[in-house]
Amino acid sequence: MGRAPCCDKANVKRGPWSPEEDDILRAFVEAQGTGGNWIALPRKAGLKRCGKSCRLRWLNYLRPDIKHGGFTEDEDNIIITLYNNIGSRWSVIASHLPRRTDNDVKNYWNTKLKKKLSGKADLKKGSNNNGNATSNSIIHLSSVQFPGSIPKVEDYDYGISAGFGTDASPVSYQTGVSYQQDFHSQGLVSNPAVQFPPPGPMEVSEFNTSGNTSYSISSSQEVSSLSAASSSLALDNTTHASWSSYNGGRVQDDEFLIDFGSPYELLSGFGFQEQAHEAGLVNQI
DNA sequence: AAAGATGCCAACCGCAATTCC
DNA sequence: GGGAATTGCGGTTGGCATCTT
Repeated sequence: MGRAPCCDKANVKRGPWSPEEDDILRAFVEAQGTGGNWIALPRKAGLKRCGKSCRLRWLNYLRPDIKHGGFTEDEDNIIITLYNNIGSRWSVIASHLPRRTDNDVKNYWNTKLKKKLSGKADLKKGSNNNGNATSNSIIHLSSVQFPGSIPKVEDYDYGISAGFGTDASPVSYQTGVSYQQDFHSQGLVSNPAVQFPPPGPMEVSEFNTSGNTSYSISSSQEVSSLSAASSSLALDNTTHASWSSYNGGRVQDDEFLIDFGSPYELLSGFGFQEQAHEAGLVNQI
């Protein structure tokens, strides 16, 4: 037997709220507060609504400090970065956007941002966040079948190294290897000056897969706050990759296409291959 | 002008977490 | 400690508005 419903559905009104109901709820909450009990509130206020419905209406619509619509570019960037880092934790994401509700952020993501991002995936050439083409942003890859599951990664001491395996071999990753943000069609770009994440303890917040064609790796020094550096690498539909980083109030996004040309260059493209060789991991790749 | 498709968003649903007794 | 009640959250849906054919 399941749990009892929160209210008698036969005797409560459902569907859109009328202005009169809004007035009653607003007046009651402003005068008396919720009393810490939403379930009892509609009865006290004289509303024929479920307590959950009242709570939702207040939190998402009637609260006086709510801003609807008109998301700014900065808000877009924050949502995208956080989504890449922590996934669909809308309440957490909304907490970084003053006066926004989780429902609003969720709706905005589902109706606008998701499409905006998938539109970018159709780009024929990579570009940086200024919209300029980046000549070294094509990554060659072929004969690679992404595995259906990736082991959960918890904590690392220094950076991460990750690769995408063939159908027959597992994804490999290891600790203690810094990697470079530079990528190049011809292989590893030797640029020790450009390393990300920066040296130092890092917490890997997410390492997840959605289906078997979309992967992301995120690392962050302080997952629940934007006060520190965070970054994420995402592969979308195996043809589009994006690198998103946030550091000191500045969001930077890079994106590029994957060209299925020759095997495993994705690794070298991210500066992984040589280090994997050195670490004796090449067979796993 | 009408019909169908698509976009948008408020609201609902069900489950997990938390609090209360 | 355990069960019930309540809250919080994310996924999904329903219906209206707008766009396209």
